[in-house]
Amino acid sequence: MTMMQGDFLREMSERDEKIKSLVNMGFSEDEANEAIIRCGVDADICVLVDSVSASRVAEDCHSRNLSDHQVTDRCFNSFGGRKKARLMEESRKKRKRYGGGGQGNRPSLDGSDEDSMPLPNPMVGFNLPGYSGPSVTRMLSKLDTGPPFFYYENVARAPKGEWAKISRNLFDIQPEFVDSLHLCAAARKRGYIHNLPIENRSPLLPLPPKTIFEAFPHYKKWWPSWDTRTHLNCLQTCVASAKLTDRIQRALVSSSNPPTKSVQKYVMDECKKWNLVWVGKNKVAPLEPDEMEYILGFPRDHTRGVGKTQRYKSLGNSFQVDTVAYHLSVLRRMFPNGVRVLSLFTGIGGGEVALHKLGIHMRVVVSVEIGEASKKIFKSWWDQTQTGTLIEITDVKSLTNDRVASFISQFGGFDLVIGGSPCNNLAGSNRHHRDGLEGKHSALFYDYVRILNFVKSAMGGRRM
DNA sequence: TATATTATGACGATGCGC
DNA sequence: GCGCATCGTCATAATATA
Repeated sequence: MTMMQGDFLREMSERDEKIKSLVNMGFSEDEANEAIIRCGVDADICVLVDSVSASRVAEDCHSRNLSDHQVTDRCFNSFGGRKKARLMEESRKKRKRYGGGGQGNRPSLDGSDEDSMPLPNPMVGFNLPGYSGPSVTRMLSKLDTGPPFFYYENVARAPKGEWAKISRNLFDIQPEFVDSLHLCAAARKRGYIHNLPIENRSPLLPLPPKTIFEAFPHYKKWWPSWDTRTHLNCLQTCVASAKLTDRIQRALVSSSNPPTKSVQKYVMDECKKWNLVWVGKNKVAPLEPDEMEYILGFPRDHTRGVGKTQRYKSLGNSFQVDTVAYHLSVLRRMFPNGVRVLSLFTGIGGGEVALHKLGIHMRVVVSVEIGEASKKIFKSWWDQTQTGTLIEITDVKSLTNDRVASFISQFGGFDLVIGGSPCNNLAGSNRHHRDGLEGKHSALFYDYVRILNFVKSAMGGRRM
């Protein structure tokens, strides 16, 4: 075999390998091929994913703009349009209830939302950092744009129809679905509804590590070739036990080298389910809290000072900072003197950390958070990094409209109302009470709506 | 020793993409 | 149909703290 033939074969197998990976990620073979042509066969898998996504975003532009025109229409007939949408929704539901046929999962063309709100694939939102090309544009009605600006977040994979409901309560604005996997080393599929401009966004620098190995190069040493993960799954609130590490180690030790297919499958299933990484010979373990902080974009030791369980829980519930910061980055130019923030369900302060990292001064933050551990974490971060005014409120129910009114007159209004309401009753991991938006915890969404609407009406369109 | 905190394992369904 | 991922909850045992 000649040298050239050898190179050729090596290149072919590398190409096949990468195509296979891309196909596994949900791209078509054609898309994978085109990306490799654009970027070269040596390009990192991550770069290839970006390339495919970018070309999809560009192609999507046309069709997406169609639906944006629906939104534009509401500039001229905002109220009537919404009412019509609601009526159509009702009649559609009735059709469904009484067994009428129908195409189902297609977004309708008249601006009304169907029950199902399809998630984009790839889940890249309106655009992502690193793309120079034209992206999605959207036009919001005058009534919907700030001030105040608002930013709402929750899990993308809520039960069917729940995002349509959320959208309906937030001025029918289309959610922006993003999987943070495109920005950092772990997946995080989330929907964001906001009235921020989407042009001229800029990412936080330095860009976060985009693969497991970029984030944790030292784990390469123990990573077996048959574990082909490049990204972690969603960081959740619970982590695997030390006993599981033991069980997996025993299974590996008693198998061959490399392990049998069935052992490999067992190990990989557990690794994916529990988000385990290779920390030693035959040894997998969950991420440490500080590693989760790193992936999620928080400063090191951000959650130090509370118990480990609480750290995992509050981190699992939090924003991915780079993702949120990318969306919020447009505020920097608009508010050179800083922002007044109403922060609902603050948690460990993902939104505030994002603003801080963007260099946006927080003149005021009125923060609502009920968790003792989260409050402690957030307060200690605030005290060591911020100079603005912080007002802490425990229960969102106690933040009555009257109190909001008095804050508005005290501070002259709010520039940003931000928050992700509880996902407990929406999240797929919840076996017991996945009751949707009306569930015990997730129903607090309606307090977000109440308070946002009150702020909007109290500020009455005037600049304050 | 009484109490508080932490660790562990059992517990499926949903909805998508293919 | 099949593979896959999923900001979780509960009861109980083990361990830490006073």
